[in-house]
Amino acid sequence: MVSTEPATVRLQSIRRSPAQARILAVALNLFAEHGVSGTSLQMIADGLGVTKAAVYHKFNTKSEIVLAVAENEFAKLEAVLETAEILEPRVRAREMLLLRVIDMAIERRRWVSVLQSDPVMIRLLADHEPLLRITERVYGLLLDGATGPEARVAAAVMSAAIGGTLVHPLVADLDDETLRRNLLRITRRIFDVDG
Amino acid sequence: MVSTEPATVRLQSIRRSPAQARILAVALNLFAEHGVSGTSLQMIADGLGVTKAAVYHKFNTKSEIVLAVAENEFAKLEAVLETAEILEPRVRAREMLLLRVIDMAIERRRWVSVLQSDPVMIRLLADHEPLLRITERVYGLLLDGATGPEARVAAAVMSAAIGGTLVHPLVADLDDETLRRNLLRITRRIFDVDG
DNA sequence: GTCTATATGAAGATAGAC
DNA sequence: GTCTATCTTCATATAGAC
Repeated sequence: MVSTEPATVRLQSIRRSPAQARILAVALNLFAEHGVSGTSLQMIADGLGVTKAAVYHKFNTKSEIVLAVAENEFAKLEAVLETAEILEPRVRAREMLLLRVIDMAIERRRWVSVLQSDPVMIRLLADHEPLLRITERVYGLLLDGATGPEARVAAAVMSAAIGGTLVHPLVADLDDETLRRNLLRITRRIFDVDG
Repeated sequence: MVSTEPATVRLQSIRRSPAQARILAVALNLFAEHGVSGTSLQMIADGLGVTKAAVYHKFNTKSEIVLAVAENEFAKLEAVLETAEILEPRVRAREMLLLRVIDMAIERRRWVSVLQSDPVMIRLLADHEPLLRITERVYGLLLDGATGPEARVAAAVMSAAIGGTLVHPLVADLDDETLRRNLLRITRRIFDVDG
C-alpha cells in the first residue's frame, strides 16, 4: 500500500481540545514544582478546580498526560529545528538554532527543569521514538558531523548550561534580557572554539 | 552558659551505623534512578533485601532518609570547602575548589542529578540551614565578592555545566578522564574571563 | 536488627449518572 | 464535560514478637 503519510507525525500537528490544553498547562506547572512522580492526578484536578474523574475523561492515564506535556514542548523545539535545518551555510543554521533555543528556554525558564532532568521525563524521552528523534536532530545540527569527545562534551555542556543555568537560584532574580545576553556570551565562548 | 560547641555541627562529624549507611547507599542509587518522589520505602527495603519495618527501625520517616542522604553528600563538599577556604591567594583557593568539585562530581556522576535537580532535594536544600550554608560558602568562594550579573551567570553556568554535563546522554560513554579534561578546559574558559 | 501483621490514607483508575 | 461513588493497589507508618 502506497501511503502519503509521513513515517512520523509532526508533533506540531497534534491538536488538543481546550479542556485538554488546560489540563496540560496545569500539569506542566505542577511537574515543574514537584516533579512528575511528586504530582498526583488529585493535584492536577485541584489545580483545575474539577474532580479526578473529569481529568480521566480527557486522558486515560497519568502517563498519557506526561507524554502529551512532552509532545507539546517538543513541538516548539521541532518548529525551531525545521526553520534552522533549511538554512545555509551550516554554521549559520547552528548559530540560529542556538539563539532560538536559548530564547525558548528563557521564555519557558520555569519549566525547562522538568523536561531536562525529571527522571520520568528522561525515561519517556529515551523510550518514545518521536521525542528521541527531535533530540537527535538538535544534536545532529549542533555537532554537524563531529563525533569526537571534545565536540560531544561541548554540546553536553551547552545543553546543560542553558537548561541548568535558568533554574539556578543564583540567577533567580535576574531579568530575562540580562540572562539572555550573558548566557549567549558564555555559550558562544564554549561553542566557537570547539563546535 | 559558655559553650565550646560550634553553632553549626560539621556535617562530616555525623556518624551512622553500618546498617544506616547501607540504607543511605541504596536510597541514593534509587533516588538517582527514579527521583526522590519516585522511590518508595518498599523499593529501598527490597534493594536491601529486608522489610520496610527494618528500614523504619533505623529512620523514622522517609524525609529523614532524604535528609541523611543529602548530609552525607554535602559532608564531602564541606571537606573540600574547608581545605580550599584556608588557601591564599584567593585565586588559588578558587582554582582548587573548582578542580576538586569537578573531581567529586565525576566520581559521583551517577548521583549528582539527585542533589542538583530533584525537586524534593531542592526544597530540602532551601529549607535546611546547614545545607544551605554549605552551598552559600561554595558560591561565596567562587564569586569572591563579585555580585554583578556577569559573575552570577558565570557561576550558575559553571554549576549547571558541571552537574548537568555529567549526566548528559551525549557523554554517557565517555570515560572519567576524558570527561574531566574537557570539562576542566571548558569551565576554565567560562571562569577565567569572568570570575 | 529483623520479622509479621496491621492501620490509615492516598494513589491510579473505572462505572455510570447528569 | 463534569459529577458521585467505588475499586484496587500502593504508600507511609506503627505495634509488638524474636
